[in-house]
Amino acid sequence: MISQAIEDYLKTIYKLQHGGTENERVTTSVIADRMGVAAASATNMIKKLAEMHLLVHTPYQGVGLTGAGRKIALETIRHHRLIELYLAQALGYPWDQIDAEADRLEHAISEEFEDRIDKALGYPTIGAHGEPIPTKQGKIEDLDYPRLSDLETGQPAIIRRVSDRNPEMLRYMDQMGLQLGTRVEVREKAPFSGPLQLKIDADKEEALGLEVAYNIFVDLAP
Amino acid sequence: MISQAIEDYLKTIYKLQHGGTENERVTTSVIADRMGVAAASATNMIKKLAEMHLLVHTPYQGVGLTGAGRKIALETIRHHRLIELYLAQALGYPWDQIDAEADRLEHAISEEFEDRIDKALGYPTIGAHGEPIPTKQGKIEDLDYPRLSDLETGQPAIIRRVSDRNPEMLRYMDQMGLQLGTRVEVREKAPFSGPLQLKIDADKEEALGLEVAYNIFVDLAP
DNA sequence: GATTTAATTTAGCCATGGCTAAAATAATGT
DNA sequence: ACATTATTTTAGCCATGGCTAAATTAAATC
Ligand SMILES: [Mn+2]
Ligand SMILES: [Mn+2]
Ligand SMILES: [Mn+2]
Ligand SMILES: [Mn+2]
Repeated sequence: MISQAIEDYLKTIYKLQHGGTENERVTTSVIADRMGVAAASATNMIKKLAEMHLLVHTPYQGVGLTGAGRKIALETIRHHRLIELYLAQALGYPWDQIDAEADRLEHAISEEFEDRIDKALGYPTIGAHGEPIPTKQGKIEDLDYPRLSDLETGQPAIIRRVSDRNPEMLRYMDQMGLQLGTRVEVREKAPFSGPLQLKIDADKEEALGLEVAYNIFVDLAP
Repeated sequence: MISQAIEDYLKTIYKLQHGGTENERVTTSVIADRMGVAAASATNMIKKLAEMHLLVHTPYQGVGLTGAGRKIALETIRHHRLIELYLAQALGYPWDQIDAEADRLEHAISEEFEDRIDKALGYPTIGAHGEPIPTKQGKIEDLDYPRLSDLETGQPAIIRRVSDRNPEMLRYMDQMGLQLGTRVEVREKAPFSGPLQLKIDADKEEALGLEVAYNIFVDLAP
């Protein structure tokens, strides 16, 4: 009934509704783009999901998940994030490889499997890239941290979340010593969208491009 | 290219070629039956697999895997058995629940995942139900143990493999204290395909139906 | 050897989830 | 206000992997 494709669409739509800036419409083309399919394919699936009452579609305007749709999205996201954390912690995967593996496994595991890895991990609430893990009941914390690229110079901060979209970028962060919990401070911002001079962990200082800083989210440190 | 359905068919055909008595033909209806699909559906897939040179089909006679087909079958079986063992050993699954979970996961894991659980398990060669685990190169030991139902009375033996086809039967075996490594001896065989009186582990004696005994494979003990 | 039965294949259908090309609609610029 | 552009939808196609019903072929029985 609920196929892998449906789960992936609902997950993507949920993340588009919440991840982005508020009040941005989740349109056919945005969904198609994120899913890596043609716009017509997205239209088809949106129509089908609307018929299943998993979302509401206002033609030419965009979509919004219903309670039922959000439930499935959050369940899929929970699977994804628990699996990612399990791969990292129990099997020693590097953090740039877990997303791709979890994208397939999230559809294949049972509730039993979910419960067992949840227990093995000690009922975690934060995933391997710092995202909140939805509960089994479908609740999710909304942590929204400022981006490192928006941080004021001289303000110490701690890395709390990173985007997992680009594995190469994750590998680069690793190489720079940027992980969850790492203490950072912007020393200087180069003009014309230039790189920022970043103090990392009190011992080194490196230049970091804005695009990378845009994908790192921080907590202001005292 | 190689879909989940193809992997499942090839796996099933491999097991039919080897599991059963030698010289039994692997026919359309046998495949359809094991796969739980209509005979016409099996015909379709067989035709397709023959075009892909994964098997040879003699119309109305049956099929035989090619080298390429056997390779994929063994890779799928390797995934299945490593996953089963991992579920049992690392996540504490009971042995009656691992087959169903592995039947889905076997198609979703990467080579990386395979290698990591292989390592975590200490490069095992025998699966959770006693089956040999094919190597990454596609070699497999052919262990064929006699069935407990064929064992002579008075001959002590050790359980080495069980069929994993029926979860309920596995639960029943567990309840009876019948596991891999358990020492058993047939004391008496009731006539007319009746139950056998079985000594289990030197401390108890129970009546065991022939169907269950048929699904237990043993090694003769000294 | 002819006939009945069983197995297999063919024909034609369906659902899913992709695609491209064309048409319709909304948004934008002059 | 109207023309241009961008987005969205529709129409029609394809591959995959199911299904049932009918036709064909092989096997078994008389
Ligand atoms: Mn992820
Ligand atoms: Mn996915
Ligand atoms: Mn199994
Ligand atoms: Mn399977």
